[in-house]
Amino acid sequence: MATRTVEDYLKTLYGEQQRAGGELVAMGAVAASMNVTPGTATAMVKALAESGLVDYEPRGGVRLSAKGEKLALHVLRRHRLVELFLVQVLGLDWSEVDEEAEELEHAISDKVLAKLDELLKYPSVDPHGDPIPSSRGKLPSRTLASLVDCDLGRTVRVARVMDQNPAFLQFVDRHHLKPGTELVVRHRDAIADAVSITSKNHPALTLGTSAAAKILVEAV
Amino acid sequence: MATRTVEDYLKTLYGEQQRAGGELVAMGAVAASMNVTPGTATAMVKALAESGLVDYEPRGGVRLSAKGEKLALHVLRRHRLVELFLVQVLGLDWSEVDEEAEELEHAISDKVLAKLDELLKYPSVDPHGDPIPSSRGKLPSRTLASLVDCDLGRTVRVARVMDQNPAFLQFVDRHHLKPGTELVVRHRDAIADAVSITSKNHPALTLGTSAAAKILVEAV
DNA sequence: GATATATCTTTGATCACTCAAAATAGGATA
DNA sequence: TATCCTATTTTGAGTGATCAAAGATATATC
Repeated sequence: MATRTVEDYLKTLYGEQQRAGGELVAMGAVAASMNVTPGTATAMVKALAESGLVDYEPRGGVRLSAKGEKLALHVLRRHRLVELFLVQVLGLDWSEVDEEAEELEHAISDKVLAKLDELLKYPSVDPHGDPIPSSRGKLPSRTLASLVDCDLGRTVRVARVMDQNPAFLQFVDRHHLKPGTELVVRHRDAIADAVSITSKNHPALTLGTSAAAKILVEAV
Repeated sequence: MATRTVEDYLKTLYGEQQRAGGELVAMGAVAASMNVTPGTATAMVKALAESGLVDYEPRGGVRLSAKGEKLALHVLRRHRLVELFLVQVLGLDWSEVDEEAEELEHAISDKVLAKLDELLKYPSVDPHGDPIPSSRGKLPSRTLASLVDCDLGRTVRVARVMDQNPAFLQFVDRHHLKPGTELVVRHRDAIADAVSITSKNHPALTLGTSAAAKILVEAV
């Protein structure tokens, strides 16, 4: 069985790999993301390669093998189902569940996971709109625009928030931008680095581009 | 923060200490209970003593300190609340939850624990009738008789089952002896090493003494 | 092309936990 | 009292994960 640390590396690697868009993930990125020194990352990645979970090219970078990706998706499934459970059943705030799930994702057996899935009625996304991999390791993928690249003046619905930082999530909540909310992007100003939006029942709001880029939306 | 292993030793020590009735717990018992070699047990217990979690007398034995007992009870609380949750909310069978809780007890934060407690309506016992320590570390204690020492011919109610072995728990379930069931001990036969019981709606049943001793009952 | 810089790998060490096997202490037995 | 047996402790070693710091390698800059 994969150790807790191994599961964490694989999950992180999966995330970095998305960000890297098919390219090899640099060791520096792994080290930074795992909060370890570069030497530690190199050592661990070599061990993962030894177990056939990743392909590693010295001084090139690392990429998940099919086997590693499968395991990563399984961890991700546990993480996201747990998050949804914590919000929907236990009533925790969505800003705190990522941290909690970080622990629980390693302690949940397949049996408990299946029961959780059943209790939650086989959901496809977690409270942040992140897709939940199926038990067979398939990740339902939607193509979503963000507030910085969706159409202006058209009503869209928030579908996903790409940042687990509690402060950011609380901000999103406070300004009624949680997944499910409908809104319209009124205009963008490249010079001011800002995006202005409006929605029913709530005051207009202007966000900086980097924050706006984390709010993904779908057509309604 | 106490490591996972430390939590397991403390929990085990708490159990052995009950069994030992106030006496020092022998290192052999610790090793056997933790499934490690005697040398490992000695090394760990010395480390626990170093952290002030136990009092250790070389070649004498070990006992939890106040600090150690408090932590042990906190682990026990997590374990038992999780067990109840798994049975009542997720619908797992009572014979399999001990094993599951063994993992989860180390992954549950105080925040989640409090929510769990609330969801379960502040229960005082787990599915096996084991008392759940309060958040302040108080263990509600009842004095219970067992099927081998309760009154004959009087109706009693099953209150606790003192064995987490899945096969035993399934047996108990199959013969309708779960906590809450009412029954009458008809007679005991020291020579045959047997205890015979009857209950409403179910056939009479005879148990060996060692099995009967694990079923604790209270007056109704 | 030579050098500087950022990134990566290696090396040597440590920590927590574990085992196997040798050494030791105490109580029981003769 | 001397010996034996059993429980316990010690010793030496290994694993998984980590760090600090030294060494190596590309890549960018001049």
